[in-house]
Amino acid sequence: MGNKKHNPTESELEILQILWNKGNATVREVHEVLKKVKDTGYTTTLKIMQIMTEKGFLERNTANRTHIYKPLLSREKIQAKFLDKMLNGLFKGSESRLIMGALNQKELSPSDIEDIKDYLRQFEK
Amino acid sequence: MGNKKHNPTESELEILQILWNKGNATVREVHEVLKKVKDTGYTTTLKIMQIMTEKGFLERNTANRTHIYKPLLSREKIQAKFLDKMLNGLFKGSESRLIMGALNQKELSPSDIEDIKDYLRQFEK
DNA sequence: ATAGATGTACGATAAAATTCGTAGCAAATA
DNA sequence: TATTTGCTACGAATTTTATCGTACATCTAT
Repeated sequence: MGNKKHNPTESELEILQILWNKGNATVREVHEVLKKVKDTGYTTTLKIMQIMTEKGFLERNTANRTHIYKPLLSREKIQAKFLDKMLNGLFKGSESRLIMGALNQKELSPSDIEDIKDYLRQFEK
Repeated sequence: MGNKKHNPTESELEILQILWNKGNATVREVHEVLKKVKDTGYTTTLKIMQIMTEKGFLERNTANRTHIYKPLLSREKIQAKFLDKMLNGLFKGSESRLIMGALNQKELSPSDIEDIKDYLRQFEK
């Protein structure tokens, strides 16, 4: 079973994110979310999800007429891969800049800030 | 001048990174760096850089036989785009997890940590 | 001058990704 | 039961990326 290879494409990533949020879903459900943000046809979404299944990115239950898909790639693994790419490519050698960029983009709650400060302490020794 | 559209692909991003580091460079110079990490031919690199120029990602000086390329996309803009994608997609609603992931991947110097802590203070209260 | 290196241009091909129409079936409903 | 609706399968066309070979021009030594 040759999988292993490629990472998800942009379109596949969008679908994965929907599936991660829902846990599992039908093509229709995914497509309903997707089309709000992207002008695309139902069969396109279907096809991509079928291909993702072939690639081993998704698994589906075909017991019923309406198939139910669920992600086989974990959000955490993919997150880590992206993070790695950013740190070793785009942000190479400036982790703190990445972090500050992230801090800047979103409003952090006080508890987020506390979490991060706690977390930082472990690096201080 | 139809540009505006697509973002750089993976391969294009690799080339951009080299150009960002060098400021500007010839195809040969880019290719020398690239081939250390990727098995690819000279004319492939050439072609991609030519296409990037068409797309408006690069600019080149053709005054001399050996053209000199320089990036038109700023590293910062692209960084911001990626960051945005991560925060609004992959890491949606968990900025602090992204930050912790980043903290975890690389060893931070004490001064990095101080910088971040200073930076955090502005968000308090 | 001739040969070899080094450059760009360009076309062709291959390999992915994306998109969608249409067929055929099953289920719901009028 | 007949019709409409909702699914999947599949094939095909398109578009985008990635690779390279080859032609041709220009340098650089011999």
